[in-house]
Amino acid sequence: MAATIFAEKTETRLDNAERLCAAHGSRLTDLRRQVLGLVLEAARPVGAYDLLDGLRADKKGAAPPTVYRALDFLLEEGLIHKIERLSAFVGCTHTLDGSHAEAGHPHAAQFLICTGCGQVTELDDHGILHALIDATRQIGFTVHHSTVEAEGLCAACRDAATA
Amino acid sequence: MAATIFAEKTETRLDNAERLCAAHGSRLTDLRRQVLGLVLEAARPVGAYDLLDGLRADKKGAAPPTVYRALDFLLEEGLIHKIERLSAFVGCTHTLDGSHAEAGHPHAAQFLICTGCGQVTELDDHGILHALIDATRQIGFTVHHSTVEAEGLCAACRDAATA
DNA sequence: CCAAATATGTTACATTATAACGTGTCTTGA
DNA sequence: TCAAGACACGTTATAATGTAACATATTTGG
Ligand SMILES: [Zn+2]
Ligand SMILES: [Zn+2]
Ligand SMILES: [Zn+2]
Ligand SMILES: [Zn+2]
Repeated sequence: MAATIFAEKTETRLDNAERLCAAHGSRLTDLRRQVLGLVLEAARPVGAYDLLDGLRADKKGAAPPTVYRALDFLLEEGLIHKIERLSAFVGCTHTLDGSHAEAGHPHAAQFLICTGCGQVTELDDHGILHALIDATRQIGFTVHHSTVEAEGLCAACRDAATA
Repeated sequence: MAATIFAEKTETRLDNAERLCAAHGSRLTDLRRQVLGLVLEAARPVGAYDLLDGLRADKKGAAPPTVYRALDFLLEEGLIHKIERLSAFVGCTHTLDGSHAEAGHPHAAQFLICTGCGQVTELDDHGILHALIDATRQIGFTVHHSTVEAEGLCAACRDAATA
């Protein structure tokens, strides 16, 4: 127990996550809830070992498998995403805020990584997804999962750079 | 010296690569040529440490930085690509076979990873790229580099599965 | 040839991720 | 109620991937 209390907004999203899990028979345990909370509180993608450090504030002897297992669960549930180019994790904007229809399992998304400020924006753009599906279907390839990540500058950082 | 001799087709592609480098003032040294050869001979994406093992057939005491530096060079030249989801590398189909206009620097591409046979296909699909550019421009994000990787089944593996 | 730039060698280490096995906890049906 | 099984978590050890830092060698241009 003694789970850390997060900011109110985070707790609300955690409650949403808990409902989403319950809705299809999986459990957002205290541990998983805490790892998800740590991901959500971070303004930017968080590495597994940063999460481990965060966990250790509560649970002294926590080890890597603890956090990796929680992350695997959260990925399966579509509650977080892994940013491959950063080996780091972000909360899913779609499942946790609005009540997205596709919640409860991993979903296709696209990520914009700003190399200026480090922030990552999640897109759910049908155009990109369809272009990918179209291109692959032409050569008989069936897509099960897609990774789309763009690095560049967000609007704020670009303006700061040209000023 | 004593650089390994590769299959004739590979040597041809290596010669192409050497010309591409020379054309804009960089050098495909023996070491880089050998690493590129090892990548090209592999039917599938190769990890850095597999390449290191390959290198050691010639150069007994080779160490990780040797292969990572060669890989960095080859990536810069657009001669290979890194598949992020596999932490592995493939030769670029476009720059090494036909003489692609964009050769000599990294370029946007998309990769189809077959989870059945492990083979990776490189696409250079304008539709996907444009969909990405369009979606990002709408929110003021400027893309410098993109990673697009799809996992699924190639035509052959899908047919084998349904049979 | 000499100096600068480039490329490689070498040692040590950092970061990310998983295997394997033991322990607790919860459920559920006999 | 209570065993049996499933699930979650703890713990130890190690695998796999990637870099920092500094020394040496090779190439290039003057
Ligand atoms: Zn999402
Ligand atoms: Zn930014
Ligand atoms: Zn390419
Ligand atoms: Zn296949």
